[in-house]
Amino acid sequence: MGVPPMCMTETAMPRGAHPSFLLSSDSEFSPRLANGLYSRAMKCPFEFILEATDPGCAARAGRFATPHGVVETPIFMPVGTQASVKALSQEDLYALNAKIILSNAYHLYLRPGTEIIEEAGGLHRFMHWDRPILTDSGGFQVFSLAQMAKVRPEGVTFQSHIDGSRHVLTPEKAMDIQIAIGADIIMCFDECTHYPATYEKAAASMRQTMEWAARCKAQWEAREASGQALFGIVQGSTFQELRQESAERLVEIGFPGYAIGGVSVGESREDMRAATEWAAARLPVDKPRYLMGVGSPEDFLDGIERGVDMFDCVMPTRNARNGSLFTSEGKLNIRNQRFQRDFGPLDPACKCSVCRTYSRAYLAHLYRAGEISALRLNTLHNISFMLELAAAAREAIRAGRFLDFKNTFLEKYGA
RNA sequence: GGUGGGAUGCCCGAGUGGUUAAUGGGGCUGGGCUGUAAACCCAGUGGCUAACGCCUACGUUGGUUCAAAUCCAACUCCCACCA
Repeated sequence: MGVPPMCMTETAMPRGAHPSFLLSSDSEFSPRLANGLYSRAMKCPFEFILEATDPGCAARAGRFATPHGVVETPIFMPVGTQASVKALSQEDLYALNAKIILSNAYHLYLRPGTEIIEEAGGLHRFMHWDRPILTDSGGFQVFSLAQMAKVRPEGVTFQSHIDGSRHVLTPEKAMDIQIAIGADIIMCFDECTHYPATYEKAAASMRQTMEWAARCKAQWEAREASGQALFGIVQGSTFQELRQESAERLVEIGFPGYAIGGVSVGESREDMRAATEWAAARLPVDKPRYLMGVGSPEDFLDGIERGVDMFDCVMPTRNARNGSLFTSEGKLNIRNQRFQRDFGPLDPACKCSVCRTYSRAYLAHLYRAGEISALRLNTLHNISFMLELAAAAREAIRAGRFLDFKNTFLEKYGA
């Protein structure tokens, strides 16, 4: 029996149902672009297949297909806000075997502008990256650039952080921009609720995001953009009822995938885990879940344990540029004096090209000297670290021993 | 040889009588960074002390003054220009 096409199965499975019909033994997954099962086949190639669940926790492994290829989950997605993963080239990303990257509609809309990307033939061609891309809508910028934005039910009025010019971003416009950019996965325009928030504020913010989600879906359908999967975003801050309500309302609207937003904004690790759990429990098992902005290696594993499939975070890239590097034995800061005469590898347990080639002493020197190569080498390593961690997690889930794997990792990592 | 300018904490460099252990940079030491306005931000950086505090510091020596990095004199060294 074939896997039901995504377009026809947007309603959630009954809670508690075992997703056995979603388990596939096919080792080769095909997007089935033209197999007749799809009434709107060419517009609807996005498909998620759940392939394994861990017996000890909610962790799951699977894969999703997009117009630009297949991605195995759980996955870490490097962030390339301005159509560039900072310090790396796309050749570097291919060499790292990154499968999907993030970009940001708000930033690309302001610069270089949507028209230039369209003229280039879409973002993939513009940046020479032919694997999947996910774009964030600009919702996070409402949060991070709050002092330059005014939020109204209709949308958000922004002042550009680049030149101060005024712009209006609505759910409809956020869809139009992302559709024009041509990402494989596009995100609803949401409001990332500030932390801490009172119940009332969190509720109002979440409900506005839900109304916007319905408008995003309508615009996405009106534009017949289903070749690009649209993900809804759960909000609700640190409140169980709100997280649950948000997830349920999104499922009612129906999306090809669901994100959990409004986490990693200053709350405790406990609160982040709880918010993830509350939301994930109300999301359909046969759709991918994406925990936005997460995270550190330990938060990444926490999310996987709770049934999350996709993650993005600036931490590996930003920290790399600031000298903070992940290793199997914990984070280290290559600026520290003790590395100046340490001629061993950055992480003896790491197989990345940087660890195989350069010493800590050399990396420490490059960083102190302000050499641009320090940024690139550090970033290569940190991204490699996260991608390898994801690969190891997938393997552990398929072997049914995710919690063992996580505990072993954390014991050595020291988190 | 003459004239003028200058010597400040690891380095550069403010400060021209009194909250000055001494502004700012850099360097150095450490910390932070979670849908990227971030190759960024924060803190510390004379000695002793847990702290109150004490001591030592603005080329050297001496002087004026209640009080000197700041005023005066001599000396040492450096720089610029002129011979």
